[in-house]
Amino acid sequence: MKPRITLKKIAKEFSVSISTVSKALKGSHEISEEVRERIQAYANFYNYKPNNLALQLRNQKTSVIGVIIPEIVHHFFSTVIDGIEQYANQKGYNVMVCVSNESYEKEVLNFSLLANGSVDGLIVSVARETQENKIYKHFEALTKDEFPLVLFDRIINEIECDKVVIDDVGGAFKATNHLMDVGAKRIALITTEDYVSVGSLRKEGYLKALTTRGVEIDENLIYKLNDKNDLPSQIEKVFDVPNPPDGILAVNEIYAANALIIAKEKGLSIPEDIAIIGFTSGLISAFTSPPLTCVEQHGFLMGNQAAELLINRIENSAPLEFKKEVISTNLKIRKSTSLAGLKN
Amino acid sequence: MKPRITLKKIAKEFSVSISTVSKALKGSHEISEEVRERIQAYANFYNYKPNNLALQLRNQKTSVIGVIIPEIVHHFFSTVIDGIEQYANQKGYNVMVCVSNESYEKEVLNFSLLANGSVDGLIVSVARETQENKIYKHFEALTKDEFPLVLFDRIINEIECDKVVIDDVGGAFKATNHLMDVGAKRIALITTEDYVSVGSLRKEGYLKALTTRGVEIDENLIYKLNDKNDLPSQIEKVFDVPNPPDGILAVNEIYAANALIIAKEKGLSIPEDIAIIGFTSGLISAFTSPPLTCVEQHGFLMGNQAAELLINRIENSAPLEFKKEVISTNLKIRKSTSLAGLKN
DNA sequence: AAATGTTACGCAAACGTTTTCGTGTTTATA
DNA sequence: TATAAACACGAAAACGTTTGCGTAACATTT
Repeated sequence: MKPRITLKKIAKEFSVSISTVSKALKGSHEISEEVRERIQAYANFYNYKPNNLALQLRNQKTSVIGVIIPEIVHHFFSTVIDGIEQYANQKGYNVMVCVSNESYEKEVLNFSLLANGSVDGLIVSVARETQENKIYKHFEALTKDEFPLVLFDRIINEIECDKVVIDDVGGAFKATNHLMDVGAKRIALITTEDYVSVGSLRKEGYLKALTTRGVEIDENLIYKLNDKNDLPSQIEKVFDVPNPPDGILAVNEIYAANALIIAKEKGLSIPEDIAIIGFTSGLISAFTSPPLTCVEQHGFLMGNQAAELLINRIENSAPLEFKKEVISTNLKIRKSTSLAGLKN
Repeated sequence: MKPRITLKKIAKEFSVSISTVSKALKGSHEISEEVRERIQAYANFYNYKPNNLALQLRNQKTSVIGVIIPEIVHHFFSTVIDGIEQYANQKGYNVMVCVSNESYEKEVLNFSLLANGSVDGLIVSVARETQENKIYKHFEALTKDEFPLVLFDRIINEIECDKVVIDDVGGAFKATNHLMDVGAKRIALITTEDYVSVGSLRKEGYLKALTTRGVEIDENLIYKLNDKNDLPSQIEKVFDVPNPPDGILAVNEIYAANALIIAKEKGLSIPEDIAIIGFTSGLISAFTSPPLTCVEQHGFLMGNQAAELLINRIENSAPLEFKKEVISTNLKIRKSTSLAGLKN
């Protein structure tokens, strides 16, 4: 790559000082019209653009927001990024995305990479491994220095910073109620291990809905899946029991769609024999047969809010109170729970 | 945010020079053991980390790769990013992702933002609007200075740089042949406008397969969809004709899945009445009913290759020949084209 | 005692930019 | 004609880091 043109080189070319060139290019009236125009023409011809690194160093401001997410091949997270991008761009910021791959080590690495001058602030969704081992030193190092930080979706209660979450409890509550409304008596929950914060919150909503209506909790109806193993074989167990469920709430789209397919393979009709709802953010639910009712998560809005919180914090020198925004969910009702088709 | 600790501040604290501090922290033997250890302890206590911007400016190297894609909420593109990330990280690089949103203007903006010192090289998939208006000045400005650049998927032939593409022609060729193999006589192509490079390449493969087998081309079977309008109503036209097709090749997953659903609504059986194949990268195809046969695109591999080409170019001072890597596709055969179900 | 070597540090340049302040020259005013 | 104002530009610091070179003070060798 050819060396880029700099103020210094232009200055040498015209035998003037660097400051003269800088001022000339900014159209300063301190510089005579003749010199100004000659310098501008020259710079323009050689396509001069100020070096960003130098500017950022001088201004002590990068106008870049760092985002660290567990995965990028994930409809929900990419939707959130989209929301962040949109708000950030409009405010003159750019976005730098790094992936932790659910790994604690890589998360820490990304922290040290981004939080050392490269970005003005950080938006993070915590890696699974970090949630599991509960080591939060890298977060504490940031909050200690009041580094602008926003946590979203997978958050850590112990860390003091701005947060934005979806109403997981409420979403699961609504969904479970809806299943009962369409007649389901035995509702299975297909969820993740408890250390995944959203998983346990959704379980909470599920339990709350049941107890509110006086339905007794059956621990055997709660299935905790492990993403490292084969999903279908884990989900089959939901059906291969003496008294199988007539309703399913799955904490994500993949679980729900797999459950739907397996149920059909087992000869069950949906929603006649069993109604299914999944939390979602993707496109799968609309294309299954029947299409899946789902809890919509509004990732874009979440990204928007996270970016807004972060930029407010970056730009306000006076310390603000830490906010926790809760994004409410809504039920998108499709045929997998349609009332008309109920058997009982 | 509290001001970060710097070499200068540590130097003042110990009444030594900045260089002494720098050397002490690097464990240099030029510095006496006592001073070295005291400085290290102090720096460690205050969690000193060198400022990245300063390092990047000094070293004239950021170890960051910029990626500009048309959309991020898109399974294919996020898979490619994943592939880029994986290779780049392993080589000590980080990835900065920007989205052009299919807009020429935003693409140019991202260029000037990233290619001015912020990154060591750029991996780009061209925005639709840029492909449409064919204004490539921002690309030319880079290649003129031999700035490391890799184009992927949506490429520009006129621009001299490394490229990596899917074998779009071959994929469509295979898919069309497969449709004919399972007995389809009238195969419709659901594609995009011609200016989308992958769209026209896939069309080329489709045409080639037909002519190779001596099937006459029927232009009425080629449907060019516009993403800005309602998809279902555009796709319905495929079926609402006197002599509807018995096979469909769609250039992406969404088109294919919509076609499948609409076909079923029209009372057609799949694959008995009509066989369907889509190009894909996402998860939808596996969850439709019946599941869709598709042309797999290997986005991860594509990202890997793109990153490899770019990093080679960044690290080799001697100019290399421009390479064009072609990633071959393969057909994932599912029930939407199963041979057993053929009517004729 | 003189020459040489070693230790332990500081200086200053370099990366590229912006901006404040200073200054020499010209022009306008009294 | 002296003085003030206007003009056109340069010097230098600042952002934070690294590193080659210079050099005092002390130690070792002949």
